[in-house]
Amino acid sequence: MPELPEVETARRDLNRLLKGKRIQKVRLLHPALLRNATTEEFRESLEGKRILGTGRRGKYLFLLLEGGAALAVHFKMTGRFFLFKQENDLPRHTHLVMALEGKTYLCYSDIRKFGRIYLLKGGEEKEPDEIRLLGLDPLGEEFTLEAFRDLTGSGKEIKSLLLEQHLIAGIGNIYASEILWRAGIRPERPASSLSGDEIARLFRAIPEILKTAVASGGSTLRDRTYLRVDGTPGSYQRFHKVYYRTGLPCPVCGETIEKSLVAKRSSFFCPRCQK
DNA sequence: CGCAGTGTTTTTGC
DNA sequence: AGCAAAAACACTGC
Repeated sequence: MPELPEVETARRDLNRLLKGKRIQKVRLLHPALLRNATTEEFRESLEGKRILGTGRRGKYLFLLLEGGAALAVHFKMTGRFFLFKQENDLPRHTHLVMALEGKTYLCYSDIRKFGRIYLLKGGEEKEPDEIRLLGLDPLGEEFTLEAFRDLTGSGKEIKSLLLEQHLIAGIGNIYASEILWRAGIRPERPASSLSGDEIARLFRAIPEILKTAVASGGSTLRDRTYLRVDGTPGSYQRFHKVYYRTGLPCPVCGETIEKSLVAKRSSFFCPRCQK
């Protein structure tokens, strides 16, 4: 459940389902998930506290707690939250269980265990570097054409640049391909080679694609690792134009979609629409 | 110092 | 059987 649209969908789902609920008991089954605190400290900070709301920056999801502390979660490749109605017989790969009022259990599962959870104590406490150094959030008001243009001066391949979380926070491999298709730009183009018009098209394509994906609840791929909090799939995969569509026709021009490697990661593009 | 490239976490499914 | 998969950090060498 990794990219911005999936994290934002989880944030909205959890906000609706958890707001005002009190955490009664915490069970951390896989302590390595928690990166910056002891299991004891984590339990003591959470147990008895209400969840006041949720937040998001890039691909980080925040659960805001009564008293000023917060939980920051990064799902990496396969992390996700779901609600469960019983304490036992938890599904495989469940690594954290938070008992809420009303015999509801907020569970975190993560097949590959790449995900990370941080305890943010609030107040004067400094955020971990990986959160503090995040770049512009493409759905935030700080994401302006001027700010975006300032990031695009280097000779790096534009797709790699879109994936750099310390520049722009939230775009991952699926949406980078979709955004570049929408903007009509090849993924391997050096950022510094883009014209003013191309920069402007790319700037507009980023929130357009991401917002549409959020409205569809994110992308659930074949393996169904990403599911919403209630277990239902997202539907933006139906609207993918190039991602994982090698050999299929471009929906606009009919040309065959190609796959290439950019910085060792699969990239999908239309050789006719993207210059 | 920046940048590119490699290796690392781990499990699953094609 | 081998490899690739939504991520991103640590590390090397130039």
